[in-house]
Amino acid sequence: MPINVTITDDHPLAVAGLKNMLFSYDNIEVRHTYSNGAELLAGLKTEQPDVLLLDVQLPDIKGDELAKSIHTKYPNIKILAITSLDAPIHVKAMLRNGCTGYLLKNTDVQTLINAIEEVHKGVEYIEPSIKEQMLQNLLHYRKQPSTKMPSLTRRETEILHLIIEEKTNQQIADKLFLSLRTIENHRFSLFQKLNVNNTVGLVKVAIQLGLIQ
Amino acid sequence: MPINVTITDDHPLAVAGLKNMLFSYDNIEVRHTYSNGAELLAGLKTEQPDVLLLDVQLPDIKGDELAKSIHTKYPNIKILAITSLDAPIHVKAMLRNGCTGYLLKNTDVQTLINAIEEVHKGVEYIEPSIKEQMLQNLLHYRKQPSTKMPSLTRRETEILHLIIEEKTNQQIADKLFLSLRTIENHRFSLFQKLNVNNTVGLVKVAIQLGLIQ
DNA sequence: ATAAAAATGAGTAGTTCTACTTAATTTATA
DNA sequence: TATAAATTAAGTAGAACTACTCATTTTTAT
Repeated sequence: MPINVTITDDHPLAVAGLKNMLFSYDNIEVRHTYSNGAELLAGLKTEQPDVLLLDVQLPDIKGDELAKSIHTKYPNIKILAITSLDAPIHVKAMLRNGCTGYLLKNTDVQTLINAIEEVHKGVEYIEPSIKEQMLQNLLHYRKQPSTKMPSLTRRETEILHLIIEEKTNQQIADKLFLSLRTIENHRFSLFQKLNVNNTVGLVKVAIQLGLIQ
Repeated sequence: MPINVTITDDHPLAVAGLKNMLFSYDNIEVRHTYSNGAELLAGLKTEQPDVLLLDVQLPDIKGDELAKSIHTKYPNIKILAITSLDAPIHVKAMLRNGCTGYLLKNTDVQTLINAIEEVHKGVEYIEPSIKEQMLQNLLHYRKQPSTKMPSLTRRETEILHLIIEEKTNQQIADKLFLSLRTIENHRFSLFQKLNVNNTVGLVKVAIQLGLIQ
């Protein structure tokens, strides 16, 4: 029995391309194609595929929301996200929302077939080039060139660490045996040095500095 | 001319182990060993190695600080961090501070030799098992089991996004044409649902949800 | 030894956030 | 079409943060 596949993509060319790539493989059968989220949801009511090739950027419903609701309603459908987006945030968001795989649109036939088969078996499949890029991002990503990132003093670094531990200024002051005003001042100069205007910005810079996560 | 290597580790056993592993290789020569940061810094004043095997956890100076100051003072020394810590945060912190490689202490001889030679050439070397684990963490890390992660409503998700864009409640209210109090209430229920007690916690959860970074 | 940088902290004052409770109105969903 | 869930929003009040400026004391580096 071939793997029953449904394709959902708002670009007719992409649908045609995918369908064509899969046409000559007997063990994969593309039974339905849809061009937006609403159509897909309607179609799923009558027939559910084994594997759903789902474009992350559909016109009506956001990819992650769609994946989530499908995964909730039809947990047996394996969702293979297929997209031109390669940013880690999207990969993460899709995986969290029930996708089993993540492919790029410009993938080759063999990778596509392979991914469908793996995902059908329930094995996570993420395109290797995406994995490699995520790792590079993770290791080397910086908001600004490192030369522009102002260096923090020991105390500032220490206080920044405590801030991202969700401690209040008062708690930090108590812990370091310093005045509340001192901490407030350090926090303020952190804002200035790092060019942010509230603690949220501070946490985000801390991520980039590798202090967190 | 063999690669001149210096080892710094506070565990005599670790030093002995590393030295022993490298002993039979003619193209690597361990000339000095130190057991803490101060000793190392003193020793570097008289002789600088090609490659420094640096334990991340020394008793006196934190690994990242030490790496940074050595990399600044002696940019020609290639630093190979060697540690039992495998958390991504440490890998990132060390790389940012001038390390060229990252190895685990329980590494095998061939990997160690290989890493030293690569790093000596200026090529970044990160133990493959660490890379794989970082990727898994990146993709699947959750503070709590996913079943326990409460699902946010559409509005809550939207407001969380705006919060991590460093917007104040008032700015969010203006943007969504809602009352300030409404935003405050949503923010508060985000705290409760996500079990945090301030905005910093919110940003950190947002990271885990894949909304940021 | 001395200049520069870092650390400490007060003054002043406004803004923003946090911690709940209660409740009316929509919107989804069984 | 009930019932639940979501959205909206007010009340009350206190805690925490933000935005500066200025000044003293330590450290650090030359």
